[in-house]
Amino acid sequence: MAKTLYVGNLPWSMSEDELAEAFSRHVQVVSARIITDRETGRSRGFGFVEVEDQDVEQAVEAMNGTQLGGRDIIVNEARPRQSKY
DNA sequence: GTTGAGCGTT
Repeated sequence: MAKTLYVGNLPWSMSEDELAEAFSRHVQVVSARIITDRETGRSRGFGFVEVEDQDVEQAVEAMNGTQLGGRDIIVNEARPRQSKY
């Protein structure tokens, strides 16, 4: 099983690959996604990282408030996007 | 060539 992590305060030039690589140094990253603007396609400055349920705490403790791409990022467990059943 | 708190597309 995996849980989703909210990653905020990211630099505009941050990519999914860089985000996944930064997290994969500490925990196993299932998937990483940078939220881009639907109209312009530019980065919104935040994204989501999916990690194993057992590694959520480790990922937050290891990456939250740390410098990434020149900015101190915000890492927290993401809210449920939508329960579609 | 820009911006800066936030929670994502079927």
